[in-house]
Amino acid sequence: MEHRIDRIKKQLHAQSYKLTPQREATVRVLLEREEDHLSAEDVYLLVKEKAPEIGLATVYRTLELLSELKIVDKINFGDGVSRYDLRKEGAKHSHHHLVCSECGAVEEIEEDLLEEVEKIVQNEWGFQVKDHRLTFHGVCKQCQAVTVSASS
Amino acid sequence: MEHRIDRIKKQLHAQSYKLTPQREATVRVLLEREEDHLSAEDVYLLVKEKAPEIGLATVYRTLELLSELKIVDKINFGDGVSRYDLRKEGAKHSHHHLVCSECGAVEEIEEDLLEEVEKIVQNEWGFQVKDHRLTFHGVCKQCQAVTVSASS
DNA sequence: ATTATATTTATAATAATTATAAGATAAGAT
DNA sequence: ATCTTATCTTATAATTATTATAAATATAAT
Repeated sequence: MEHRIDRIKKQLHAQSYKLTPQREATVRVLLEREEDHLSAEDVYLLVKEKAPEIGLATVYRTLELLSELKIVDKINFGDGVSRYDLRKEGAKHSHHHLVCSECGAVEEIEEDLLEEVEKIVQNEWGFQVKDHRLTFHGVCKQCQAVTVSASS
Repeated sequence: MEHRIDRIKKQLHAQSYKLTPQREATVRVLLEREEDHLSAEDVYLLVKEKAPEIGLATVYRTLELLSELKIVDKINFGDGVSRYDLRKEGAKHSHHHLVCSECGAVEEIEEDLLEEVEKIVQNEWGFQVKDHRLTFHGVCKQCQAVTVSASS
């Protein structure tokens, strides 16, 4: 974890941003909850446990900054809130998501499944792809199992 | 156009919803501006031209309803606003979008490019896909041309 | 240590969306 | 055609998410 904090510190410095304690606390929360998809409010509450004096606006600004630097992706699942998703080190693209409409769980797919599709978009539409957002909505494995056993 | 209004009327009635003049006016706006990706506010302003007494909350409620009935897709390009996108008649999936980060233009891809990817998700992740959201961010044909000529 | 710049805090403002209650209306039943 | 009733709309207010502002503070390089 210290390693990744250090890398992020360098990324900030490269653009002459500072790694303040507030920013560091925010990044630590994101690293600890890497699997989750926290809203700004969620992050704020968790950061407060480490640094109680932090303000919500600071969290927003920090997340915005991390988002500009492509350290996190700002994503949106259609509930009215933005969520923030840490990228894997060196990942070029936002990863894919599976949202279960039964239980609300969100799974991640790290693997890039869009390489072929992107080629088509580049060649047939002449659109130069820089990044993508892909979310599937449906029923997760667990909920399928529940439905089957409930109906039998 | 009358044909599609009629079909939508039937879809509403099937769930015992009424086609009020306000709802009809809203649907007409969506049909007329099928290529666009209007926000609730945009729709409101356009509907007001036909039905000046309509309230913004009614437009929101109507769009929400159309969204439940899968007549429109509520989409989100990461600016703080929800946008509403009419589905083609009988389309099973939300269509794909190309968002240009230079000029902000949004193109649509009607063709479903995700069939293969969905099979992989079903088989390898055991996730039963019902719908998807796919957006590419990048540079559109026009803006690529501009950049090239500007730099030469 | 000093300094210039970036940053945070606290507060207020804005923007998007949703809730509420009272009156109005669509559409099937009479 | 009128009646009836559940569905809708209006007008207004409330909520929620997010961003702006200005004064005070802290960072990191010299």
